[in-house]
Amino acid sequence: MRLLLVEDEQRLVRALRRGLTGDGFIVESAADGVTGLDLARHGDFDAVVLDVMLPRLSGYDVVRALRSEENWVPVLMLSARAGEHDQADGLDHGADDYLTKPFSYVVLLARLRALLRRSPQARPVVLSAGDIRLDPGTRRVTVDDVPVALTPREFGLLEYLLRRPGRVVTKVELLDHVWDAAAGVNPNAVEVYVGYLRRKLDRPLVETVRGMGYRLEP
Amino acid sequence: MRLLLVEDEQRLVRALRRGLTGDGFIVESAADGVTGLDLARHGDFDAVVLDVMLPRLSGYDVVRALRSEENWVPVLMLSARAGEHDQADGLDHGADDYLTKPFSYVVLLARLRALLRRSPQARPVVLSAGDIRLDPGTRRVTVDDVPVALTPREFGLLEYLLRRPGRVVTKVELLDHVWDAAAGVNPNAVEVYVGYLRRKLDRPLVETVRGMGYRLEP
DNA sequence: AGGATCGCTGTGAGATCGCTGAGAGCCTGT
DNA sequence: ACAGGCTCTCAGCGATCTCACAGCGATCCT
Repeated sequence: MRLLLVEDEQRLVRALRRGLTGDGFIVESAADGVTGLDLARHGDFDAVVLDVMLPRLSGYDVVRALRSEENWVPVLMLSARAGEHDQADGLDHGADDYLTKPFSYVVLLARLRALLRRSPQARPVVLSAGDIRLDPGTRRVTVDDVPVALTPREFGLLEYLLRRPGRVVTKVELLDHVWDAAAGVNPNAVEVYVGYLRRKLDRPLVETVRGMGYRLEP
Repeated sequence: MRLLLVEDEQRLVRALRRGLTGDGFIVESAADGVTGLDLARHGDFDAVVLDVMLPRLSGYDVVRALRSEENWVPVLMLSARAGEHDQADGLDHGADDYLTKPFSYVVLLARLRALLRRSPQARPVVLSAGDIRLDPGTRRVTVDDVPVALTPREFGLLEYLLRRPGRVVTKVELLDHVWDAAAGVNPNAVEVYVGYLRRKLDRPLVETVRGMGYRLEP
């Protein structure tokens, strides 16, 4: 599990990093709010442990910025302020949990686990046309609810077509987006793979537009 | 928002009911664990505030019973026990938050709001697939209730896959979240560890998706 | 009608991918 | 210092996938 630790007190960072790494977490850290926010935005973390009092940008601001960008990564705030309103403020800014320093490592760990339990796994939309269904997340394709095994290239081709239903797609466009554009592949390869797809799907789904390319019936 | 309050101290019940009702909650209450569990099962609540020390059935038992029935209603536990292990225990039994008495009403309210905000779908405390079970709290894994010894890396890999059942997980993603991405590990290491897991679990659980990565059968 | 173009498909060679056994390096505890 | 466990690399193998090629039929144009 990738964890981001935003905290400026270096001794605490070292101690937590040691403990959390030992408990199986990959720990990255930032020592100020701006760097922390930047990392949280692009770092693909499973959770963030965030100090409130930070140089450059406070923990409150970091979590509020994240939430305003629809980033729902679980956030656990840390603070030396024990006041009840500080705690309520932190939570109301969008944090999911709040711990007051000094805290026990065991409690931090248990609270992190509770947060990770609730982490949502939003599924990408399932693409479909007729009775063909393609799920980019599970990488599964079914025809009339019967699973069909596709090779990576076949899958990529079908996915590309499914994302542009009804539109005519040229072979060059397919070579660019499904194949490696730079690889200099013979356009006939597209024809070959359309043939594979037609056979596997067993449906008149991919229509040939002579002289132009292919079109998938919506 | 419908709220269930399970608490045997009647003065506290009255005070909380008054406050929460004023803040827009519909409050039902129960004075012992058995009644509380029964109400939580059938009452369709948005959240449950649950005391630990209750007549007839403890709060720990109530939350564990709910979770074992796949009831993921958000639970906030209250307890007079301030020990760090009490708190960790409560959370690891499946509670989502834990407050120690005496607590501030403002904090309770903020934590309730944070709880209601969080993703509605939680996952069980113990991750499982087929007859494989993995407990992140105790870091133990069983196959058909027989304990299996996993190394830390094997454990991390299995945990990550179990948290994304059915999803295709690429080797790069695994290197990022289970290994330390910065360490520059050869992707073949993932293949090696998948091999170890398959051998130790002795189940066709982790499926290879050629060209993409791996998928764990739910 | 006849030629030219286009797309389809069977064949097969080469490339790619994933799995595995062996073993080196490292750390930990004795 | 030594043994044992863990992590990871490496190289070889087998299976699968990709793609070029060439022949054929369909379609289009004049």
